[in-house]
Amino acid sequence: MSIQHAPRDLGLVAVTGLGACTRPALVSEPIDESSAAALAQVFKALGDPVRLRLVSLIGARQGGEVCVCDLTSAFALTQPTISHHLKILREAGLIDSQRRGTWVYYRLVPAALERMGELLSAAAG
Amino acid sequence: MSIQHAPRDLGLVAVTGLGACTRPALVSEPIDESSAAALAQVFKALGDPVRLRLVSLIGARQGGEVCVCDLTSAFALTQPTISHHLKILREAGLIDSQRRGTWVYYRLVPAALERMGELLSAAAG
DNA sequence: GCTCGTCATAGACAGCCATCAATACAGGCG
DNA sequence: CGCCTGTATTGATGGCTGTCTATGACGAGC
Repeated sequence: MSIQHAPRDLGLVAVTGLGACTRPALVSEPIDESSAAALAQVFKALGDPVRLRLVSLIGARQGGEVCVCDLTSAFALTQPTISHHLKILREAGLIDSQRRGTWVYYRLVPAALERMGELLSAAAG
Repeated sequence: MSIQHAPRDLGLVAVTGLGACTRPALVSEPIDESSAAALAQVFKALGDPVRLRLVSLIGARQGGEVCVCDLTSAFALTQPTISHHLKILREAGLIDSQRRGTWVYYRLVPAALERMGELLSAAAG
């Protein structure tokens, strides 16, 4: 996963790890409570303007990697607050991090975003 | 990687695809605060297990319409609580309602779901 | 060793939110 | 009209959450 955080990303991996036909489709049939809770965690992570802008800043960056110092400087918030938001996104499986020397670099997890996107598109269809 | 951490191009990453699509793309360029707030409202609406199950129940229903009484009976929650969640989903533009006689019927707004789905899929690359 | 810079964590606190009970509103039916 | 049923709104409350300050952990370099 990332630096030395405990391996506890249940959100997406648990569900995506299943067979291709058992993915919760949100509207093909009513989802159960545990699936709803797992999916809600990811949407909740996206449900904050700061975190959305963080995702946007990371994804827009050429190379797909941004170090925390650049992210912090893009907001009128303290560094611990940004770190807190990054942790929530990371625990939702939407981003992950890698330390190189002094700096920590974050990047998106495309599979997670793609999966949520497909979920909504399928619900629309 | 340069020796010192220089203020790299934080805002210039954009403007590459000046195609016809002018919607906030989340990743083609960093989104501004107002777009982030608007999008966050929708994701926040989806970021609750009860509301996700409500969307699922409505979308899974044959005909695409569900009356509130059926939704209420699907949860161990009081009717005002369900009504509260429906209001949040409605204000996010994800569902809308129609009164027919005594009952109120809710249905999904596919365009809204599709738009959020495309947003995430595009961000996935 | 020590110090500095970068990032994460802990603790505190204010504001928000999910939930409930009580109440109000709206429509059908006597 | 009055009564009943189905929904929405109000007000209260406990828990969650976004933010801060203070501090700790890690790496680089003197």
